[in-house]
Amino acid sequence: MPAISRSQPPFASPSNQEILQLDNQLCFALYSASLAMTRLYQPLLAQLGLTYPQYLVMLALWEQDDVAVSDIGQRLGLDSGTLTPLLKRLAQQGLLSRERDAQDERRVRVRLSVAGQALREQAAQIPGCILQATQCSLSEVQALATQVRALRTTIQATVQATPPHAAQSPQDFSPPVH
Amino acid sequence: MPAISRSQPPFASPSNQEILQLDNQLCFALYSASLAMTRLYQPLLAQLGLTYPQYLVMLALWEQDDVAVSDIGQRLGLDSGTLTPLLKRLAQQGLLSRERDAQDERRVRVRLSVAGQALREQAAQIPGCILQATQCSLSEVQALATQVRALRTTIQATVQATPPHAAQSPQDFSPPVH
DNA sequence: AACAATTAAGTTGCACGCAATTTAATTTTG
DNA sequence: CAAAATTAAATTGCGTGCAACTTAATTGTT
Repeated sequence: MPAISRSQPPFASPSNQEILQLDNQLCFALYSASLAMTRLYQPLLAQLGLTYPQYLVMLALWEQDDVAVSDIGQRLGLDSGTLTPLLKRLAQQGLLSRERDAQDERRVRVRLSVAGQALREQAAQIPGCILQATQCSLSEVQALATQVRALRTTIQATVQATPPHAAQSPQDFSPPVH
Repeated sequence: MPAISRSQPPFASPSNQEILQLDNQLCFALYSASLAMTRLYQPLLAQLGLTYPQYLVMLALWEQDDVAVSDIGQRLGLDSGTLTPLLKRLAQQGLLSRERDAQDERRVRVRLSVAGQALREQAAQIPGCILQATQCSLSEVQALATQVRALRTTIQATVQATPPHAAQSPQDFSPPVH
């Protein structure tokens, strides 16, 4: 060991102290921002009788109606364990119908009711309210959304490549070798 | 109404179509990115016997030990309804102790056990693994985290200003008048 | 000192997320 | 064509988040 050692390299790498600090974690920034968003939407969505995840499902259906449960799952990144009971609640409220696909009896087709379609008009007010609360311009918000989406895409690729049971060494998130 | 009207202003404002599209929602970007992050952490944390929210609590405690439940709640933005059972599970695993504060019997002081402190060494591996999965440089990740934190702070101010029951007009997220 | 207001945790109930499993239908393969 | 593999939903169980409420302790008012 040299008698004189620099504890910091020229471009300081994070110390052991810093590396686990809560406010240095991108994951926590996303986690707490997402929860804060949910709390922000909550009073607006309560007027429509929707929870936040239900609102996301409705957004997906307003964009493309008459789809299978798995299509919604693909779009939102959720599985049937989450969606089946959620869709049952929306059906109970009369916003949509769930019916087995005649072509493929494994599938359940989800279709908006008239009431479900009509709810779109009221929901159209919401994005403006939310934008106002961010104190940001539309372009700022869109730029941030683009970055966050890109991150999600990258992360999802890694998660797909390392499914829970197929993990030889769960530490290892190095890029897959082809 | 003028005989000739431009449907698009010079800087196009979003159409009714666009405004509710799932992929234009910052909230959904944050929501799905946060869930994807959780799935990314999950196999790493399973080795430590922790869930993702439990990991966040441990991060907070590694930074500042011997705090009240409400201090952790403040730090993470969670309430006692979430934290009390979570902390009981961590206590059951022997990672921390929960004890009434002698000075103020309303408070419960949370203190890491030796095992809880020791777990920090293993956790120190995790941020590196995650960074790798993002395919980003440290500075890119930090820049994004800074933006997302700033957004959360702004949103939280609005949510605080409009608590669920004190809402006169829940639509209205205009800045408070002083 | 006495009483009201506030604060800190805990509890209950409900709605997610998701792993793990089950059931049923379809596709693939020998 | 029949068995095996795959796929789509549903189900079960557990751990969050959080609103609403309860309990107990402290603080503040008069």
